[in-house]
Amino acid sequence: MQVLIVEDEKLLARALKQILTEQKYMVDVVHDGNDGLDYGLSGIYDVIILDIMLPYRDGFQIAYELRKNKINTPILMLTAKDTVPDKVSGLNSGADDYMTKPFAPEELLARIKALTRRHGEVMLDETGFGDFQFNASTCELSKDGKSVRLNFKEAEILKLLIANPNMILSKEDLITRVWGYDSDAGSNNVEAYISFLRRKLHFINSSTEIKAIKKMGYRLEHKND
Amino acid sequence: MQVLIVEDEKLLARALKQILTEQKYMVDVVHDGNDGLDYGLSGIYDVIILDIMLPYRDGFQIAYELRKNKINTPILMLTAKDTVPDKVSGLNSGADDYMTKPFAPEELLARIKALTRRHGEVMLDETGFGDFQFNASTCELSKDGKSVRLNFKEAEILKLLIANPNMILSKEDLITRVWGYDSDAGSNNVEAYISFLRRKLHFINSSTEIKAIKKMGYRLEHKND
DNA sequence: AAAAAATTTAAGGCTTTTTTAAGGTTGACG
DNA sequence: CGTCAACCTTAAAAAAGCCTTAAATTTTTT
Repeated sequence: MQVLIVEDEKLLARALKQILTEQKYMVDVVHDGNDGLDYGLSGIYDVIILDIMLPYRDGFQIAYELRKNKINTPILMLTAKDTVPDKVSGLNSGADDYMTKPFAPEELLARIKALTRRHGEVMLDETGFGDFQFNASTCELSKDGKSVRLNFKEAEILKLLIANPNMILSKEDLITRVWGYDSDAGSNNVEAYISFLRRKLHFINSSTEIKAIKKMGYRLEHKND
Repeated sequence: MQVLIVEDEKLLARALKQILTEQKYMVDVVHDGNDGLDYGLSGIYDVIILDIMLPYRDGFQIAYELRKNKINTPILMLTAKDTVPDKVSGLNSGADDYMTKPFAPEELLARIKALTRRHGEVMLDETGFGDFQFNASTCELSKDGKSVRLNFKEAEILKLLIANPNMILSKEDLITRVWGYDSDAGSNNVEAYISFLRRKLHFINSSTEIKAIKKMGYRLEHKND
C-alpha cells in the first residue's frame, strides 16, 4: 500500500512518514508542487496526502491536474485550520477528503483507511483467480485445508499478480510497487521472492503457477495453459 | 522504447546511459548539438534527454528546430541548478519537462515514465491488420484458439509491421528500431527473425504473410494480394 | 539480549533468446 | 539456360535472463 506525501514543512512531513511507515505503508515524500504532481502522475499510489500551501503549485492545482490526467488516486487534503473547509470540499478540487492541521495520528490513519477501503484494496480477502484462497488481511494462502502464511513482501507480490490477471507485471513494476520508488532492490530480489511464492503455492498443491516471460515479467497462469 | 541522450559531459552521459539501459530502454548517446539535432530529427525516439549547454547548438535551439520540423518526441531538459527554471518551462522552448542537475536516478526514471506514458505507447493490444490477433501487452499471437508466444524481438518486429500497414520496412529500419542505432546486427539477423515470425504465423494458420520485397524490405500482406 | 522471522546477497546451474554461420532457394537478367 | 545477388532456413554456439538455494544480514519479536 503506497502513500505519497506532498508537504513542504519538512518536520511535519517527516512525522507523517513515520506514522505511516509504522503501519507498514510504503511512503514517498516530496516537498513541492512540481514534484508532487510528477509523482502523483505516476499513478502508483493508493493515497496522496496533499498540503494546500506549496511552492510552485498549490494543492488544488495538483488535484485538478491529476484528475484531468485520469489519475483517480484518492486525495486527502491537508488544510491549515483557518482555511475555509468549503473551499476544499465544495469546489470540485478533486479531493476526496480533507483534514485540518493539527490532527491526531489516529485521525489520519482512520481517514486513510476509509479512503483506501473503497478505492485501493478492491481485492479484499478471498480472491477469485487461481485455485487457492488468499486472505489478504491475514496473509494466509490456502487450498483444501492446507495453508501457509505469506510474509509481507510475498503477499504484496501475490496481491499484485491477482489484481492484474492476464497481465504481465514487469520486475521494475514489482520493485516500485512492492519495494518502493527509490529502493535499490535489484531484479534478483524479485526473483528470490517469486521463488518463495512458488514454493508455497506448490506446498498447498495449487495448480496455479507464476510464469516468467523473459524480458517482460511475470503472470499468473493455470497450469494447463 | 528508445531514448536519445544529448549531453557533452561524457561521464554524465555514460552514467545516464547505464541507468536507462538497466531499465531496458534502448539508448543512444551523442555529445554535441549538431548530432543531437540530426539524431532527434530521425523521429525514432520516445524521449530525448537534452542538456542545455552544448557545443555548436544549445538545447533550446535543438528543441525549437525539432518542433518546427514536426517532431513531437517528448523532451526532458537538463539544466544546471543555477539556470532559472522559468527560462525552461516558460519560454516555449518545446521542452515537456526539465530537471536540474544533479538529480537522483529515481527522479530521472519517474520523469521519463511520466513523459512516455501519455505520449509513446499509442498502439496497444489487439491489432487490426491481418487475420490474427496480437496482444502486445502479453506478446501473444493467436487465431481461432490456437496461439503462440512471441519473444521480445519477434514482438517488436511484428508491432512495427502492424503499425505500418502497406508500408515497406527496410532492414536498416528494423535494425535501428529493434536492435538500436548503434548495434552491430546485420541483415541476416533480421532475416532470421522474419523467418521465426513466419513459422509462428504459419503455426496458427494465419493467411497473413510477411512478404520480402527485394532490395527494399518487408511488408505485411494478405495471402491473395 | 537472544531467538525468530524477514529480507538481501551471492553463486552456480538451467533455460530461453539471440547471434552466427553455412548451405539452400528464388528470381531477375544477360 | 546459367549466373548472381538477395533472401531463406536451420542447426548449433554464444549470451542473456531466470531459478534456486544457502548463507549473511537486518528487523522484529519474545
